[in-house]
Amino acid sequence: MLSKKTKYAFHALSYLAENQEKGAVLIQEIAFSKNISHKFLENILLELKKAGILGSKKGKGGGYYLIKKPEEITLAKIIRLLNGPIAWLPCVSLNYYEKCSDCPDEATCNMHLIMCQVRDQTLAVVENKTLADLTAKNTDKQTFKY
Amino acid sequence: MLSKKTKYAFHALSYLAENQEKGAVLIQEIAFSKNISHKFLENILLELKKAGILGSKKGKGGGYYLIKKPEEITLAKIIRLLNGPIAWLPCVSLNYYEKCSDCPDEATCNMHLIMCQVRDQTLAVVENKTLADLTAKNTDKQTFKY
DNA sequence: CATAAAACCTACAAACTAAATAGGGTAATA
DNA sequence: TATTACCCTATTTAGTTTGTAGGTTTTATG
Repeated sequence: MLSKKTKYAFHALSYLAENQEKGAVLIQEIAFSKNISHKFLENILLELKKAGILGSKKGKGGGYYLIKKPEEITLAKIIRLLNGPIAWLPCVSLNYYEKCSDCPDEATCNMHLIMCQVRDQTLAVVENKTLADLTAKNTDKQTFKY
Repeated sequence: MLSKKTKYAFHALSYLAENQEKGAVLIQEIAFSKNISHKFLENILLELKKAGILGSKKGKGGGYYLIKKPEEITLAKIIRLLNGPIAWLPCVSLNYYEKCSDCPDEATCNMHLIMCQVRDQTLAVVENKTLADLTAKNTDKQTFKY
């Protein structure tokens, strides 16, 4: 299941995508609008900034804003950043790889093979869906990739 | 990520599948062979029994055994039982459905739609893979469904 | 320059979940 | 009838997620 943090990130990013013309938007405004704890959201936006997805401006009139087009921000990137690995096993993760302690040989491990398939099927969706797909008002605008 | 409980379940089931000719197998034997805490494994096997996957025999010479063919036990069933929902959002879960608190309307929610796709892609793998695929010694025996 | 407003940073507390342990109860069988 | 091993409940331990607190730095502006 996706964590609250991840869901909050999607909500916040959607808000920023839908209000790009405003320029910098206050944490406060997003938090109130999406019903998220101000301080908790602060941490999330900071992470998104460090990951190069958001920009920020300090001081009066400051706030956060997108520094990429919504079409360039994949769901996979957000999920990996805030939710952690997409794969079901560490030995199958592309971004958080770790050797499985209980598996002697990945090459011949049947579980490994199957979990690779699960990972690839999942990625086929989330690597090809972007923030733009989340904010599209009509299903017509959705880009079905498969 | 799959929980330890889930991985233990797969290990135990594999052991039982590979030792079907033995009849009832001691918890102790599985725990030792797969390096799992005896008591923890006891709980897991009990859950699998209640779910109709395992049978048991009490008293001397007792133990656990499969009551279905390995080909009839899907990975999806085991994962749902021990790991919980396969879906990434409660509003998209087939077996653990719950309305999302922050979503006003599933029918028009873009996230809902995308998460359905993720779920279906995942299920396409784990509903069609069984315990038999886990214990197959050669990759030749694997049944590739896509 | 002074001030207010806002992001930034560090640390911690509370709540929840997963993992493991303990100890006994109950049923079957040699 | 004693032994063996499943069955059940509760508790502890550890780890993660979620949320809170307070201070620091930057910047626009009067």
